[in-house]
Amino acid sequence: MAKQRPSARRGDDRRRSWLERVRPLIASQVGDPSLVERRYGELIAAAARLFQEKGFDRTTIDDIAGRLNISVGAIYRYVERKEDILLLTLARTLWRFQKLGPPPPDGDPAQRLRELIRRYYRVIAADAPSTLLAYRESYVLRGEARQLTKDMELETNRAFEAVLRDGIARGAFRRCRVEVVTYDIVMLGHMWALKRWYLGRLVDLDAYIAEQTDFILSALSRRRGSGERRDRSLPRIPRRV
Amino acid sequence: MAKQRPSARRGDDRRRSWLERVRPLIASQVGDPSLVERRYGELIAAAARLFQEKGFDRTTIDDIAGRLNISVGAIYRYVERKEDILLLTLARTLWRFQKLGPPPPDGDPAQRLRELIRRYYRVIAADAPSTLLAYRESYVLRGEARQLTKDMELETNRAFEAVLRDGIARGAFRRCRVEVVTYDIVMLGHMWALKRWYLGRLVDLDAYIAEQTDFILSALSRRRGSGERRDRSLPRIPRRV
Amino acid sequence: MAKQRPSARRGDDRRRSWLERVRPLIASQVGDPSLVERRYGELIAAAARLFQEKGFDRTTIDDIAGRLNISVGAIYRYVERKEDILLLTLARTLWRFQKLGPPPPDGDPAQRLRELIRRYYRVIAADAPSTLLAYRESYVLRGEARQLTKDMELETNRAFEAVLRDGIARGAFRRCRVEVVTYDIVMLGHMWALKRWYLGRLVDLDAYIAEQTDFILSALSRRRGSGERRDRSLPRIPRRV
Amino acid sequence: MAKQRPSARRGDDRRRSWLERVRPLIASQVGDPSLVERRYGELIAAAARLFQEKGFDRTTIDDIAGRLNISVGAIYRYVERKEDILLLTLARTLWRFQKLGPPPPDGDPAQRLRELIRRYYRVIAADAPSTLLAYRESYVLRGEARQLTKDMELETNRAFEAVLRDGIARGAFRRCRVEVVTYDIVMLGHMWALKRWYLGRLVDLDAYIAEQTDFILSALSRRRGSGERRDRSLPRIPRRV
DNA sequence: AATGAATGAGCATTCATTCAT
DNA sequence: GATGAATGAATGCTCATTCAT
Repeated sequence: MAKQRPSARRGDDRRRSWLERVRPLIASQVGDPSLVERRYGELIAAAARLFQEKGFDRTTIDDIAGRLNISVGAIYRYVERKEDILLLTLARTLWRFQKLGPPPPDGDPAQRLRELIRRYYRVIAADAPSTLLAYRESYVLRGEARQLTKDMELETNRAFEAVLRDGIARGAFRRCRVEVVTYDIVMLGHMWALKRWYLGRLVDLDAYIAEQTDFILSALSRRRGSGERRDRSLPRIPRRV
Repeated sequence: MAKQRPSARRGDDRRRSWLERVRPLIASQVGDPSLVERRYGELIAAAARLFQEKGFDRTTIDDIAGRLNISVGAIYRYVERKEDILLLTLARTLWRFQKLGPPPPDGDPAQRLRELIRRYYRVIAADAPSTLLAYRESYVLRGEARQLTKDMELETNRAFEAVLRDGIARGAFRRCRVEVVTYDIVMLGHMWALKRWYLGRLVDLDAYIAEQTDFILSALSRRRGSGERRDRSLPRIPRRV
Repeated sequence: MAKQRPSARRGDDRRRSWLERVRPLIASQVGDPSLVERRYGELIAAAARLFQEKGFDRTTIDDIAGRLNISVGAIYRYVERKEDILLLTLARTLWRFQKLGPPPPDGDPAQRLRELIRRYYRVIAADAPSTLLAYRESYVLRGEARQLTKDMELETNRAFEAVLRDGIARGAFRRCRVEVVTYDIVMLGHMWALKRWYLGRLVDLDAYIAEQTDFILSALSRRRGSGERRDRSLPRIPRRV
Repeated sequence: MAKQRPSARRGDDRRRSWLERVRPLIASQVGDPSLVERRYGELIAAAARLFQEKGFDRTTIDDIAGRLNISVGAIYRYVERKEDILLLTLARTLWRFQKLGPPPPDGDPAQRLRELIRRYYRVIAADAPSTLLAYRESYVLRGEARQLTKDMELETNRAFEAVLRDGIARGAFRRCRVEVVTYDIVMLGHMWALKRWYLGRLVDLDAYIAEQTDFILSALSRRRGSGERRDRSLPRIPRRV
């Protein structure tokens, strides 16, 4: 017990904390936590696919129950309403990014960013339909559930933010508004999922990652001469109130 | 035919061609084209708002009829099914980008791109909810209707493509896969609509445009030394089948 | 037009005012008032029977629709929820008492009371199951609807109150707490409906009315000697706060 | 057997006989009678409250189990169906009147009746919601269960019948149809529960009892002259077939 | 004896679409 | 052309009851 491997332990912590984030928002009537976790997994597997194919509103509880060979009543012992299943699905999707693994080893900021982008984009590509689903159906969620998805997205962004700030501090990247550029990088990852109907005909994933990595690193490169706006003092950029 | 006023003609062409694109997909029972056009406009105005607020599936025909002070039966004389109204709405949204106005004046490619970005991003910001709607509800459309929205989006991209290709040809921009970078630029515009819940708290539109313009132009700048990958021969990048 | 008979007019007023009492509580989607009135009548006829037989909660909308040879959707164009049908039913039942006709002619208070009792009890007996229904299912209604049924019941009681007060003022009846005795009379009428499973085996309606009339008039008679409590000053009877 | 303390014995008899009346109608799977009796008591306590608040049909077995901190399965070991719990509840309510205590001491019939009324009305007032419940939900019971509640109500009435008959025989009360007048007295007691929403605002319980006692005794008083209908021969009153 | 997860028929309500007027 | 009442299949959710543990 005393000598658990840190990585295994962290993995465990992470899985647990995913449930911990979601469960308080979903009133389950079933007590046994391991059963609940199993059922959640089954629900996600079945529902994610259906939601992707037909959309949330066009997927019925009967569809989900049928695919799981379970009764509708059984589903409602684990969730209170249909939206809860969507929350489960989206939370699991967003959580994948927490599994990007140990942060890239120290070293050249550009290399660290490259690696982070590669991992992040690969996670997206591994399940593009889920990313699409998140864009399409997030609006269905309200209140705390909606907030949770937003929070989880922003938390994921933090890894990029850290690398960017470090790179800027070390003079490897040009100065920029880090929050915006962070989202640029994230967005260009999501783009693979959002526009795959077009991009997929042009390039494969590796080429896409290479292209976007070039684009991003080039955008961050410090330029000679007038490249970087001299007069720009970040703090003075007007914030919108 | 020869002496129509250019401006009137262009405006007319454009409006007509929007209808021309959409009408063959929508079986209206009403003959009078100007009446149809008027009703389409009313439908779009009412439905767009409702779809944005509640989503397509959660908006009823009664909602739309009620907002228009028209009968449900009347609506069904102009469209065949509910999805047609969505098509109308999305087509109108996508059409806004055709109105970017006269192409930027010849000159420095960077200046032309700057100007194009500025206009494009402003159009998005002028009606962010519609962009959001397009991302959320496009999947509802099937067949030709879905294809039309894709085509219209790609057509809009052409203006960026042209400027990029010109800039590369003239050595102002680094070499890159133009279709991808085009979509990057477009995507970072959509991002203002998609992530405004976050970005809107950080920057205002002008700052956003400035930041992204810097980002994009920096990404396109030719760099000293190894910045541009020497060994890269674009045509050899494997296409995905 | 100018010379409508008063009675006919009053009858008309009354029917209208019944609708006027109920309609503001029921959001109907149908405009045509005469159609609404007709449908309300049909709904009441079908639902009252079903509610009496099986109870409100055990009667389904399908039952009602089936009995009316109407679609469920049609019902929901006239009412917003199932409870509305119950309100309709109870309101109609309570309204029957407004039709007791012109108040008994002036004369001996005992005679007027006798006549009022006779009429009131006959109305109950004419549709005992509805009275039973009111006792059983009123609790289902909430808010304004519940209040309306209470108000209508109390309004009916007023006729008895007036006769009692008049009789007491004229020395024909002993002094008593009029509101309580009023409800006694009303209650002994309801009793015919509530306990008919027992009473119906013992007496017929006329005998019942005769018996109860004797009971009530005897109870109200002024007695010699100690019959009427001398020391009792009505105003001093403690009111419950 | 001979030397049990009277009080203990009576209490025991009564409790036992209540169970004896109900148990044959309820198939319990549990053998131990004292356990069954305890569970019945718990069920009644929990269910009565819930039935009063939400009605029988709107109270779920889960509600009851939850309130008792017992499993639904456990409940179904003591009763066969949900209706059994209602029977239990109503039987207990009706049984309260068996506990009116030793019959009023011999003496003046009016005094005995006064005392009986006082006790009976107090029992009702002590748990008015249960009386309301009986009126509302009795119809749910069918067959023997329904009959049992009717029988128990009529048995309670017997005490009043006896006093009335005695009073009439001794010339203290006027002649009347005893069964009807008995129910009048009972009904005016129930009225406190049924119309408390109105009466409770006018009088307190003691005033109510005083008022009704006056009303009833006055109704039973023999009057001078034509007060009592001479020509009336009770046996000839037509019975309803 | 007790538990509580599972079942699945049942129900209120919605809403796209039709069609008689 | 326009109206709006009617249709009825569809759907989310409930809950009495069962039964394996």
